[in-house]
Amino acid sequence: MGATIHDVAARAGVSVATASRSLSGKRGVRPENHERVLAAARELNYEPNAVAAALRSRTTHTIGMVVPRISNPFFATMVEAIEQQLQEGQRSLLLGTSHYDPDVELRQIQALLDRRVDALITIPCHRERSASATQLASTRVPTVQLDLRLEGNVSGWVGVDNDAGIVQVIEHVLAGGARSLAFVGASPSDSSSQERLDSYRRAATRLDGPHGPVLLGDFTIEWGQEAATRLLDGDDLPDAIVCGNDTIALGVLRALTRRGVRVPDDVQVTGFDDIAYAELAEPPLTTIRQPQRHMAAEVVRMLTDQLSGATESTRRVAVVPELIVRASTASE
Amino acid sequence: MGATIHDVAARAGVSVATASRSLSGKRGVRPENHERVLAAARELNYEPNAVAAALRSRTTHTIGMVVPRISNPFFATMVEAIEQQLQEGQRSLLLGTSHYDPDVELRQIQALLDRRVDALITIPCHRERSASATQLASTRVPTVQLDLRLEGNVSGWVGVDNDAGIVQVIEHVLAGGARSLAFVGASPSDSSSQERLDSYRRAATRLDGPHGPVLLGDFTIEWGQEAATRLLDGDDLPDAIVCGNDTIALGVLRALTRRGVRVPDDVQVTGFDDIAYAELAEPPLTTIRQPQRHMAAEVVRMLTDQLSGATESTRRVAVVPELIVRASTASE
DNA sequence: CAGCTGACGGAAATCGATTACCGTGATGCA
DNA sequence: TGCATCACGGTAATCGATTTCCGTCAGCTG
Repeated sequence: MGATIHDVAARAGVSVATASRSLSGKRGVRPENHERVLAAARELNYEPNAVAAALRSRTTHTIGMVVPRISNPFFATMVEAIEQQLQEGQRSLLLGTSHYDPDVELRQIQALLDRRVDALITIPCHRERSASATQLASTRVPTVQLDLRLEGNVSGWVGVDNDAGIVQVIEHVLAGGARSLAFVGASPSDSSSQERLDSYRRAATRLDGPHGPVLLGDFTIEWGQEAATRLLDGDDLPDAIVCGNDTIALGVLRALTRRGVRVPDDVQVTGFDDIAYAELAEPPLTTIRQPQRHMAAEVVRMLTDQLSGATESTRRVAVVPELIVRASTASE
Repeated sequence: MGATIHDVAARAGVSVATASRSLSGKRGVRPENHERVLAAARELNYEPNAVAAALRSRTTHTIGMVVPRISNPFFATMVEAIEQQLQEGQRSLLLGTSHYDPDVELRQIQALLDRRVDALITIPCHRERSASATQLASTRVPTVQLDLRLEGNVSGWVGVDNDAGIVQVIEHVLAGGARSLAFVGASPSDSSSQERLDSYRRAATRLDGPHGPVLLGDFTIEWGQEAATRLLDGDDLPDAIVCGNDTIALGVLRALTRRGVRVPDDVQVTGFDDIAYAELAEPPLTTIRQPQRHMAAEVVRMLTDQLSGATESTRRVAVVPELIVRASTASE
C-alpha cells in the first residue's frame, strides 16, 4: 500500500541514502536531485514511517506525560499548554493518567519508557510514593516534574511560587483596609498546601503582627462552608479570610452570603488558582492565577535544552503567579 | 546501555526467536526455557523496545486522538475516560489538539498517521471543513468521530442522543406542573445545537401544543442573562425555561434571581451537559448529564472490534443521556 | 601537473524486535 | 513397524528508515 523511501529513490533515480538526506535536509544534496526527490515523493504520495525513523535514529520526537487526572481543570490546562508548545517543535504528546495511584503511575511511566519517549513530564500523584517512579524515569531520559515537588529528586522541577502568591494576596487585603486576618486551608498533605500555609504564617506575622486563626481541613466547598461557619460563630469575624484555594473560598463565600454577611464590605475573601468558577461566583472572587502557559513554556524549554545537549541547564524554576482582583476584596 | 533481546537470549542459552516467543507468549515454549528466559530478562533488567516491535509487527498499540481543546471540561472528561479504557487494553494515547483550526487539525492527523497509530479518534472542530481530514484518516486506519457528526463520512460515529435528552427534560418539567415553555439556545452552528433545537420544537409541539418562544444566541452566560431579561420584560413569563446547555442556564438563573424571581416556584430552569458548576449554582441546576464514560467505552469497543478484524461492526451509536434532577425544577 | 580538499552519491550496515520457514525428535495411530 | 502429526527450536529474512564509510570528481594550490 504505502510507498517507502525505496520507491521514492527509485522513481527519482537516486539511491535511498540521497532520498533520505534530501527529505530530512541533513546534508548537502545537489538542487537538481533534491527537486527530483521531492517530486517523486509527491507523486507517490509518500508518507514517511516515523516508527522506522525512530528505531534507527533513536529519537521518537515524542514526549511522555503522566498526570493524576485530566478532568481536573488545572491539569487539563497544563496538558493543553504543553501540547501546544510541543506542537511548535514538531513533537507529539503521549499521555497517561495515574488516577492518584502510585502503582499505576509507575506502570504508565514504564510503558512510556518502553515506547522510547525522548523525555518525560510528570505531575507526581504522591509526595513520597511517587519518588521511585520519577527516579527511574530520570535515569533514562530527561525528566521534569510539575507542580508537586518531591524530596531528593534528580530531575528538573517547574512549579508555582506559592509564597509570592500568598504575599501578594495579603498585601492586597491589607491595602484594602483589613486589620485582622484568618486563613482557611487544607492539612499539609502535599507540598503546595504546606507552602501556602507556611507563607501565610510568615507573611501575616511580618506584615500584621500576630496572625489570626488558622483553620485546616481539605480542598472542598464543604470544608470552606464549615470553616466560615466556625468563624461566624466565633468571637469576632476577621476583616479578611485568605483561603488555600478557590474551592474553599467558594464555600466560604456561600456560607457568608447565606448568613447575610456582606463581601467585601464586612469581610474580604480571597482564593488561589483562578479556576473558571472564580469569575462566576457571587461576588466574583479575587484570587491568584496559576501561570500555566508560562509554566508550560518553562517545562518545554527545560526539556529541549537538555535534549539539545546543554551542558548544564536550570534545574528548578518557581514561576511567580499573578494577582487577579475581583469584587470579593475591597477595591482600595 | 539497555539490554536487547539478543542479550536475553544469549544469557538464557536459547535463540532470539525463542526469547521473543517466550516474552510475548505467542506460541508454545517449553516451561523450562520459558523460566530461563524470564529469569534472564529480569537479571539483565531487560526493557523491550516497543519501537522495534512496532516496526516489525506493524502495530504500535497506540491510538491517536485529536480534540479541539483540552481545557474544555467536556473534552477533558472524554479524553480521560478514553485514556482509561485504553489503559486496560495496554494501549497508549497520542494526543493532539486542533484549537478549532481545521488546518491544524489536518496537520495533527497527518502527524499521527506518520507515527502509525493503530486507530484514530477525532472530535471534529468544524462541521464542513473537518470532513476531508477525517476522510483521509479513515482510508488509513479505523477511525471514530465523537460528538460532532459530519456529512457523508465513512468512519464510525459515537455521540449523545440529544433528542432523548431534550425529551426527558420536557417531560420532567411538564410533570412538575409547567403549562408553558420557552427555549434558550445557540444558533445552530454545529450539529448538537441544531439537534437540540429541532428536538425541542418537535417535543414541545407534540407534548404541549404550540411551543413558546425560542431565543437563539450563543453558548455563554451573558447570552443566558440577556435572554432571561428579554423574557422578564416580555408579556408573560413561561413556567419553565429549557436551555441549550448549562452555561446558558447559569446565565438565566442569575438574571432571574437578581430580579427576585423564585426558581423553581415561579419558573423552572433546566440545562444540558451537567458541567461541574451546575451542582454549585443557586439553586443547583437540573440538567442532562453527558454519558461520557459510556461513550468512551463505546468508542473503544468500536475500535477494538475493527482492530481485531470484525467483519461488520456497528458504525453509529447515539448514547442516551441521563436526567439529573436538582433544585431548579419542581420536585413533582 | 601532482596533490589536496570538499561536495556529493551510493552500497551496505544498522537499529531491535517479530516471524516465515524449515528441521528434528517425540508421540499417536493403524 | 511405518507414517502422519505435533510441539518446539533455530536461522535468517524482514519491517523502513538513518547513517557510516568509502569512492569519485571537480576545483584549487603551489
